[in-house]
Amino acid sequence: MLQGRSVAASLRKGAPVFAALGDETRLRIVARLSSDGPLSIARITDGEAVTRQAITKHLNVLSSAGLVHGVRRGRERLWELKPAPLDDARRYLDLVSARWDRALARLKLLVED
Amino acid sequence: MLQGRSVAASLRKGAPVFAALGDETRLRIVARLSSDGPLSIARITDGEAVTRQAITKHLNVLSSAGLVHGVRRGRERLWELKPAPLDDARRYLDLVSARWDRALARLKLLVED
DNA sequence: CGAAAAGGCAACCTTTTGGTTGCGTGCTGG
DNA sequence: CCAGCACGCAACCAAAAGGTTGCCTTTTCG
Repeated sequence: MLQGRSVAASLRKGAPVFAALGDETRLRIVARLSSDGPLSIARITDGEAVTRQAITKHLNVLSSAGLVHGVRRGRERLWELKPAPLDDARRYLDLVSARWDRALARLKLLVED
Repeated sequence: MLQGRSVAASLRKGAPVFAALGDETRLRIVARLSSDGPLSIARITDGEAVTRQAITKHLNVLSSAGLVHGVRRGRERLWELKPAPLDDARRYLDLVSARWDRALARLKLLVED
């Protein structure tokens, strides 16, 4: 089971992933990539209110968090999701909410004597 | 199935939650609250490197995201997790990674002719 | 070939964020 | 009852984040 060191590891690895997801525009990009597959910067940009350069920055943030990766193809660059870190984030949330559920259960037991 | 409007709603509701989790200190606070139950600000502070006021700010951020809520008890204030938004975040990740898995599957099918 | 499409790079600006220090207030326990 | 603990409020600060504009390079295609 996940205990001790691995929780600490989850924390350091998890924070950048959550931070990357903590922006509406980036969350929307992730959603579009997840439903429409690999997209070029230009295609991601139209549909958004901000500049292409802003989108590029967001993609770089997502990339640094390991959530996404882009590959040059001719004159354009296609970006696609990398699913692994998403799973990590989900696992972290599972871990926390499981522990919280147990804590609640203990508390309930205590209160009910 | 989750489609259209509900995805958009997930995005607007999800971003603040992820943003709140996107900080190592706050993630650590959430972890401690999930394993140790309700804690006072003072108790949260020792074990962390920063000031009590910094911790207070972090708690307010977590509170604004609906992740946590504090209740005054005598001269101290106890903070505890509110599990619901965590579930929302987890559901969002489930949604995205499920869609991504399907997209990958479609792509694979296409490539393998 | 040459215009237009796609994008990289860099400078710059404003707002937010994470943190601090200083001081005031309320509760409590010996 | 009063010393001290736990906390709130406010001002302030440096760095990071989100965004823009301007310009240059590479690639495509009629």
